[in-house]
Amino acid sequence: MSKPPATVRELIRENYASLTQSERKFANLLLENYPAAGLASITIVAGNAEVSTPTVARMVQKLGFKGYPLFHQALLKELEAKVSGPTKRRDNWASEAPEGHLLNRFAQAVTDNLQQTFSNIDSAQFDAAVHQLANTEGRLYVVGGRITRALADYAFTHFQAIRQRVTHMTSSSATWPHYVLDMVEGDTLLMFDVRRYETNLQRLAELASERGVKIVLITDQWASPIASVAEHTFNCWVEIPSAWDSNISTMMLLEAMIAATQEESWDKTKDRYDRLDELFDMTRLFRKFS
Amino acid sequence: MSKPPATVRELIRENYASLTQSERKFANLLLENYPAAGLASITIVAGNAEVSTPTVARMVQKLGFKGYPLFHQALLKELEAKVSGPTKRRDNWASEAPEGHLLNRFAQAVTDNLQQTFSNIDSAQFDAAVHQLANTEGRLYVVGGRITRALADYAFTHFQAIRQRVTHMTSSSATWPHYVLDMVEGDTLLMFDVRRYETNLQRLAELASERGVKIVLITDQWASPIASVAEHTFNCWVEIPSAWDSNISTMMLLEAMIAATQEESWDKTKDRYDRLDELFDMTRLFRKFS
DNA sequence: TCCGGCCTGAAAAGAAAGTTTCAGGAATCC
DNA sequence: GGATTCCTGAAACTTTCTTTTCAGGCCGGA
Repeated sequence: MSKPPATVRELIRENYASLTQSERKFANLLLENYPAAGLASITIVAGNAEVSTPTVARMVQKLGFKGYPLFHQALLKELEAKVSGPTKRRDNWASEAPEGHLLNRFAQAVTDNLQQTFSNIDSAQFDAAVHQLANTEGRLYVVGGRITRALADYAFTHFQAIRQRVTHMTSSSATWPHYVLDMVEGDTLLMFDVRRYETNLQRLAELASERGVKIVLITDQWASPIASVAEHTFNCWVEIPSAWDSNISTMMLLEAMIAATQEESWDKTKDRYDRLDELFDMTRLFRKFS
Repeated sequence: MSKPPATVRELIRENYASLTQSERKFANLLLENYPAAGLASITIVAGNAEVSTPTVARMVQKLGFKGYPLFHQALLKELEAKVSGPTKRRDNWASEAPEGHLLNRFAQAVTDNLQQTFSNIDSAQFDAAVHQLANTEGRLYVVGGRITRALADYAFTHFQAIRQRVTHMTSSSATWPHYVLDMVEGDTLLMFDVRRYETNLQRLAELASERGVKIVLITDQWASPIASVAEHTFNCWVEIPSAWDSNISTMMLLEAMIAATQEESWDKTKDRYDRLDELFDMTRLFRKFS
């Protein structure tokens, strides 16, 4: 035997001689418009080729399929394979680590998460959110939950470097009302909320929203309830082999936003950045490396 | 409104908030395995997601399709378009974002960084460092620099959950002498230091080292000078298209360490974790999701 | 021209697929 | 803690698809 797994296309060529006239009519149409012309129901497909359904059914059996549904599935599989095909890189990352080593399992999970997260970002929405974050007319507030507090902190540190009027709302929710008091329309609130979603964050979001503050929400794949009042919501995939959730993709999204914000307003930013550098140098707390 | 022709993926994202729990179960499966998970019959598709057919039918209608068959066709069209489309797009990632969009450049850089970082981890050293971090005989101190403070904070939050005797040394270096005073042999110091390396972090490392404290250092690819006194050093690749350095791979390494630490002492950890959960529940500040 | 074999598609029968209804049950709200 | 709302899937029902049957018709050969 020569060909264990044949494509439908090959099957048709092989059996073309044994096909009748109207069967060929369909076969030709399929080959010309492959595989789209074979993906609908047998009725429709037959209609398009202007033959009857029994004709198609018979032909499909000649090709070796037990029924039209199986033929249909075969076409689908081919199509799928084409799409996911060469992209399916499973490079073994942590090179020398043993197969089942946590490092490798972890690498796999993280890669998947990043990929998922990336493919679920709507770039238009991303751009819009960045535009909002770059708007220095209003003040930018940053806040996170129990775990994401660290991310909020990270965001604050960077945003503070590239724009003015940034406030980090501390994790102690007792102080939040003071901040809310000062919020006005045109301000922006960057929130982090991953499961287990925190009710006081939600209340904060509602209050801010009522005051006309635009909320940019970074949450997990299951979406915090805050999404309902947020202007822009982004979902990050967070599952890893552990009892808690990963924030790598969250961090990635955040960094992407910071980078984009900086790019959007680089003319203004650059100067600010340079001056900041000088200041840090002057304090002699930091040593330049290269 | 803004988007006349949406992909199914976008539709799901837009309507995610209005989906019920089991509808989301299916939605998630579809997003994770897109679009293959939506190409079979409603019965099969529902079975795979372990929900009932009505659930899928309802969801599909929420997305705006008049019936499952239409939804099915929409997915097919997308798949076809992808295959025949403009010269097979670059590695799926930020799927619909334009070629030169920052998101795509960013994704590329991050992937490279992670790959580099991973392949440069010596798994034996990793295991050794983890063992050190899991050692509850001594105290675990965590400290970071100007930017990495957030990472140190993140590390602290997690380590605190899985072991006792953890201290976060605040970023104000004025307070560090007090901590050093209490350090004894057998203690561990987890440090983050990326460029531009900070001299007071280095001095801290030296002092701690003299007192017999084992230092686990997480630094960048150029290595902080602290490496010379550290017991275990790990390098993370940090370059991205921006004026500053990325900490995604740093975060990744950190999370891997936390996960490994937890795994190493899961019997002790588990109980602590559960009790912590209960406590958070009791404060009523958090709401459980599923 | 007539005969016999073979295609072909209309239509019925059969099999899935998809939709709707509805009651039990979980979650939530007061 | 009880009432209420909303979610969920079993099951009946409807629609659509697929297969099979079968009669009409085309074609080549005598």
